[in-house]
Amino acid sequence: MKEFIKVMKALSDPARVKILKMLQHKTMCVCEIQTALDKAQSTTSKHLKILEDAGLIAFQKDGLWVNYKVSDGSQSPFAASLIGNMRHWLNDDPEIKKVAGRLPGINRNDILNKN
Amino acid sequence: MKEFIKVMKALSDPARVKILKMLQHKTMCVCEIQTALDKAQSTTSKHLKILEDAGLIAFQKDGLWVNYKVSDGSQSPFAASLIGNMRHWLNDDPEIKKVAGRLPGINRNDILNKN
DNA sequence: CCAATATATCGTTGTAAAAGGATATATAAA
DNA sequence: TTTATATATCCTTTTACAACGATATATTGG
Repeated sequence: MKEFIKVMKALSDPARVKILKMLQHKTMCVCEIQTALDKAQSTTSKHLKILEDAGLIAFQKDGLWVNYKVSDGSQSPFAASLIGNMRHWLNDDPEIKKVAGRLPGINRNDILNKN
Repeated sequence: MKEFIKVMKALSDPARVKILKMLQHKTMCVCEIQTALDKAQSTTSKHLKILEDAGLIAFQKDGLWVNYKVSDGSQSPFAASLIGNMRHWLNDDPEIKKVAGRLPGINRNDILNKN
């Protein structure tokens, strides 16, 4: 039950739903996700932890960067099923389209150069 | 997005998950659900409203009683999909088995006679 | 070692959500 | 019309969660 609740709670917040949908387009580092969401870095990091804890996403460290991607679903059958559904769900949602539209213009090097 | 979040939030609480699973066994009135959950009547009623609002359950009035049942899913494709998954999810969960085990011994007339 | 930088964690604040008691509503029976 | 009863709503309290700034951690480059 606890595992199931964790997955549902993880997908009960619009920011986290957006993160999962974005990662289904491409692997992203924290600063890219933060830029796309337009939230504070600490907020972004916490959302990522909640999604990872639920078995919905995974990460791989690469030097200073932490690259997040969609999980393979092996940690939780509930997560696996929801991940599958999310691929076709909400593709026409205005909020999702808005954030997805930003993706092509976002990459870690541009974010670097701007500061 | 809002509709999706509503469904996820509705299934983010153990009591509500139990309610949906119970209703997949049989139609129940509020007092039966309340007895099975061992929660206050007002609490039970509020949970039912949240589930109904998400399109996961529906009700039918019959005199003083209000009979709740699983929704046909027509209000929300997200709800429809989750309802389908819930039929095979959590059947082996201890909390679900405990509450499901009580079902045969619960009916509105016994609840009446006990008071 | 020191400086810079990407990310994680901590502490705080405001808001939402869960709980139950008390009350309101609606229907049935007398 | 009065009484009883099943359910919904209101009110209040406690707990959980989202947000952000500040700080800590870890890695890279000088």
